Amino acid sequence: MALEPEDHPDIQVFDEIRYIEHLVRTTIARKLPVGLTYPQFEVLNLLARRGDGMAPGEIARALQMTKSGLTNTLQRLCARKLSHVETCANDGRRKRIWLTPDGRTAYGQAMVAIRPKMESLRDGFTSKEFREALPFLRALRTWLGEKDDVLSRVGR
Amino acid sequence: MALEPEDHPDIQVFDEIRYIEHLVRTTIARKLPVGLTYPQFEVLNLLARRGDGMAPGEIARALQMTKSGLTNTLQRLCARKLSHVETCANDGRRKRIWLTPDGRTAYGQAMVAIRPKMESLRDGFTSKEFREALPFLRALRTWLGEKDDVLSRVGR
DNA sequence: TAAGGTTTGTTCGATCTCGAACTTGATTGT
DNA sequence: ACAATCAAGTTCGAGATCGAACAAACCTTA
Repeated sequence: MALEPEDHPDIQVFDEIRYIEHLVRTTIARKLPVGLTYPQFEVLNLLARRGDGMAPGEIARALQMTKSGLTNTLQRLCARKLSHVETCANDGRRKRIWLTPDGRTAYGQAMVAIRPKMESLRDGFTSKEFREALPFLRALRTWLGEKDDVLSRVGR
Repeated sequence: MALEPEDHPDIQVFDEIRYIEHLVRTTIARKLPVGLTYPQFEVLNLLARRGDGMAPGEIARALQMTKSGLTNTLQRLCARKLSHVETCANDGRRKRIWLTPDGRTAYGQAMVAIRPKMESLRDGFTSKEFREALPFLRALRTWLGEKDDVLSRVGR
C-alpha cells in the first residue's frame, strides 16, 4: 500500500503513518538487549522519564495499551525483577509501579543501544521540520480521538 | 507519552504517529463486521483495490507483515472461504491469492461500515492539508527504511 | 547433471493485543 | 448502615506478530 500511488492524499498519509510506526517499532525492537521486548521497553522508558510510582491505569493510558495488556507486560517485568509493585495504602485497589535498580540498568542498556540511531536521525532532519509537522499531526490525532467511540469506551 | 509535553520535537512527532496509528487501527477494527479482524480487512482491502492474484510475498511486503504473519491471516481467510489459493503453474513455489465472491461481499460490508467515518474525516480536514503533510512523512519513512538494518534483513 | 545456493512459503514457540467477564475495594444515595 | 454503583486490576480466550528453523521448488555453475 504505502509504496503505491494512491488517489486520496488522506489515505496516503495514513499509509505513511502506518509504515513509519512499523519501522520505528521494529527498528527499536531489534536493537533492544535480549530479553527486552518493545512494549516492555516502552514501559521502562515511561517509568524512567516520568518518574516511578505511576499506577497501572496511568501507564496504560499513556502508552495506549489496554489494562489487560499492561497487566501482562508488568507481570513479565516483575518476574524479571525489572519493576516491582506496591499496593497503595489509601486505596486498596490502586497499585504503584517502581523501577528496580536492575530495571534502571536494563533501561540504560537499551538507551545506549538506541542512541546512535536517534542521533543520526537528528542529523538527517532538523528540529524545525519536526516542529512544523506537529500541528497537523496533533490536530489529526485529536480529531480521531475526540470525534469517536474510542475514548467513550469503558474498561480499556 | 503522547499527551505530555516532551522536550524533543522528534519524539513528539513519533508519539503522535504512534497514537494516530493506534486510533486508526482500533477505530476501524471496531467497525468491522463480526468475524473480520483488522489485518484480515487489510488483506481484503489490498486484494480488492490492487486486484486479485497477488502472491503472498507481495501482499506481506505491501502491508508490512512478515511472511509467517500473512500465512496465518491467509489461512483464516481461506478457512472462511473469503479468499482462495492457487499454486502457480510455472513456479511451483509461488502461490496466487484470489478473493471469492464471499470475500468481495465481506469487503463491501466492511467498507460500508467504515465509509461514514472516512467521509467525515474529509469534512474535518482539507485535501490540501493532507497533501502538504505528505512530503515530510515520506522523507521520514524513507530515511527510516533506507538508512537501516530493516530492509537488509532476510526472511521477512 | 549434480551440488550449492536462492526464493517462496510454512511451522513453531513466545509474546503481544484486544475485549469480555470477573474480583475486590471505594463511594454514593437513601 | 447498606445496597447499588463505580473504579482499578486481573483472568481468560482468540487472534496477531515476530523471528528462527524448515521444506520444497527453482536456478547456477561447473
